[in-house]
Amino acid sequence: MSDKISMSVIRRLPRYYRFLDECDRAGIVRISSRELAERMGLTASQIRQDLNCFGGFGQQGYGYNVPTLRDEIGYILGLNNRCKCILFGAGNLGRAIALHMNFESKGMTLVGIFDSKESYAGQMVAGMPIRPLSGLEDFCAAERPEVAVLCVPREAADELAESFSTLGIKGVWNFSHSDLAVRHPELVVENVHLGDSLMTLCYKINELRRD
Amino acid sequence: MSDKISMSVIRRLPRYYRFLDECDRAGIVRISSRELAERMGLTASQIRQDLNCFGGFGQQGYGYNVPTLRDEIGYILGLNNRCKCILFGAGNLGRAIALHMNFESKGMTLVGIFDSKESYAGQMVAGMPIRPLSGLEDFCAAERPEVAVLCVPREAADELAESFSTLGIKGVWNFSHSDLAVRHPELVVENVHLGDSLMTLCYKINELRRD
DNA sequence: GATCGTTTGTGAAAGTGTTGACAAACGACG
DNA sequence: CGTCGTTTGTCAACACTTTCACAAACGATC
Repeated sequence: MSDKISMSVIRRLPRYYRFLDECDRAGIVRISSRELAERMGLTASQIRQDLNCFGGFGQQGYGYNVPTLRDEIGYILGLNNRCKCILFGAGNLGRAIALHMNFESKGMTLVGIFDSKESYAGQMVAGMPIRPLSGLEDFCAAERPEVAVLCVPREAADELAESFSTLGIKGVWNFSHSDLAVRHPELVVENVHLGDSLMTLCYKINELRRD
Repeated sequence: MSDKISMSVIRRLPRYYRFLDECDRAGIVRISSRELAERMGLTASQIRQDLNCFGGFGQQGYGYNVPTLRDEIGYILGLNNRCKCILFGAGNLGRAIALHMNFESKGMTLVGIFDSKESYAGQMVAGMPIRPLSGLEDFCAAERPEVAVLCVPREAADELAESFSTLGIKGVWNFSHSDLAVRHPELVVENVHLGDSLMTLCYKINELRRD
């Protein structure tokens, strides 16, 4: 097992986790790779190959135990560990993420919200006050968050990123248009480029029209 | 050229587009694959390979003309065509998307916002009234939107998707936890699974700790 | 407790995607 | 007008991912 797991496999794990959790809530205790593949629109082979990167969770002639497998995948993803995040940018998107996203169920805990706009300071979002950037250093020294959620414009993102190594921030959930990973190879960056995603959809739709 | 372009290539196009646009705004008129590669953290070879899927936009010994290349990529993506979208779900996320996202610059036009919650009806978001689902059929018959943006819970997403073929909706920008593409192979689906993305980040951070 | 059908784990084959290498094309310069 | 340095377009090599195929393991049934 664990040589070096490829990102393609890792990126499928959350989806497996979701499907298995759904099965569990539907009362299904046992599932075969074939049936899971059918439900998920994958091949059974791929599922077995993926799971075997981490060891044999199944049983021949039987299949996989749904809650056990889900928990194993959750453990692999590290959902049991708690990882503290702070969110930058309390605009529309930032607030929506703070309110909408269930950080706890994804191995994270949102501990603070920051915005450069002075007039936001003190407003409550998701049970937390929006803090001014002036308090950032002290806050990080006390709370020691490891992840930053960036819901700010590109320029602000680039500026903030410069201070991350000093603040002890190692990972970024990046909603900004900045491609942080290029200039900060030391950071773990997960990009959510909504604009890129929408342009991709635009291509797909136009492709449909062409045929 | 145009045999069948792979998704890996298409998914890189929006990023090329962004970088080239940035270069253009910085007044750069000419760029080599080597320099672009350096800026983007890719190999020059990959960039040339990608661009040549669509024909030779460069000139040997010179490089690529920045605004021309950007416009060509924009054209390939179909950003010049206008594609009408309607958004479902005027909760935190839906409103943030409606307000935050520049649909126009991504080849799309947001023409309507719908929510099942009666109390939302009539509220204005992004210069548009939130409409009740009762008016959906008539609205689609008149406006003929092709894309649905789904910012609703899974159950609502599944239910709505059933009516899409009747309503003439061909594509979905899917923020819901539902994996629509499995049950609706006729739909063009672009998923934005924020939860999956956050779990992936969780894995990466924990991987960092392990080393 | 032997047989049958099922299903995993796995090694090898097929298929994709990425990188390397170089000839041909071009601009600049003398 | 020829030479030099640069940079594309492209083909082949390499790396990675997915699928196929089958032996070994297990539960169920008689």
